[in-house]
Amino acid sequence: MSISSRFAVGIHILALIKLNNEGVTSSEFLATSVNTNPAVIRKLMGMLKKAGLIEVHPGIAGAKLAKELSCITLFDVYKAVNVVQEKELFSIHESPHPDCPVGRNIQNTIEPLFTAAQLAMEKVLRNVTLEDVVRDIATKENIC
Amino acid sequence: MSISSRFAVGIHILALIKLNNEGVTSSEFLATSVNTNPAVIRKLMGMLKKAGLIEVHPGIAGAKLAKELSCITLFDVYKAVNVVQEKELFSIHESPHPDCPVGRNIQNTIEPLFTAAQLAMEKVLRNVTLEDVVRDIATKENIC
DNA sequence: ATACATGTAATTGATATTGTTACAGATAAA
DNA sequence: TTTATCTGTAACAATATCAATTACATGTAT
Repeated sequence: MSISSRFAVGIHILALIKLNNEGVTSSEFLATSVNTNPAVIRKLMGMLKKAGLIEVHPGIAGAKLAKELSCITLFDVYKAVNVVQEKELFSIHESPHPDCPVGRNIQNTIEPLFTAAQLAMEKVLRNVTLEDVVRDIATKENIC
Repeated sequence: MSISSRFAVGIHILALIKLNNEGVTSSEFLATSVNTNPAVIRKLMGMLKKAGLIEVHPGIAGAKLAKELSCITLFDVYKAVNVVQEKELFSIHESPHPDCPVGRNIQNTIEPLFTAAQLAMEKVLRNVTLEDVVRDIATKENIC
């Protein structure tokens, strides 16, 4: 199991909109950099737009950031592209047998443990901004 | 996306072997409590056995714990049932375009961030033992 | 020998992912 | 107003994973 690459591609899109600030960041331009199909990018752009992270308009080429990158965390992107639902990183088997002490309690016992693990992961995502990501790319490129 | 319920079922199996200590914990007995097929349980028993968590023998009914439950963490089960590979909780798109500053750096920039998030989640799993799980079930049952 | 258990492979149905094609609708420019 | 270009979106296919199911080989005890 792996969390969908929509998350990584979403980060890619936002970073590239920023670094291509002067140019026009169309779905085709993004698709070339990501190495995928423009329609895939447009679907993701729709999700990022719905989450208030970018501005896109039908008929008008190019996406723009709707916020400062320092105000967008990886968690925001993760939620925007809908890769993992709340409390559902781990799945728990349904309908265990109620006549068994383990069967009738396992779900309630495990659920908070799984949720805690998921929240710990998400906390890390909350502590990284897209500005951090772009800065790292810039450093690797010796842009600054 | 969700992590396979093999993980939750693996925990269920270990807890039930413990609470059924006096009885014979066969794959059919476990399957009834989990509410699945005995062959599914046997596959999981094979994984738990391979990881050194339980003892099972062909032709001999019932599984036994190979370790104290206090020495088995949720992380041990998680690894045993093979639900998430190292550094692969999040997937990253392959072959982004090398002629783009973002394309040629995104993987190296993102990978350590994703790994850190995964490790934070796994750390929580390391800090819970199967003894904790069984104790919680026992408490809910007023067994002790 | 038999009865019964585990070990394991093959198959199926359901679901998610990613890519692809096609086209409607919006916009700008000629 | 016509044309070109872009976004928005739906439909579809290919692939992968999951979970259940069936079947059967193998091992053990009586």
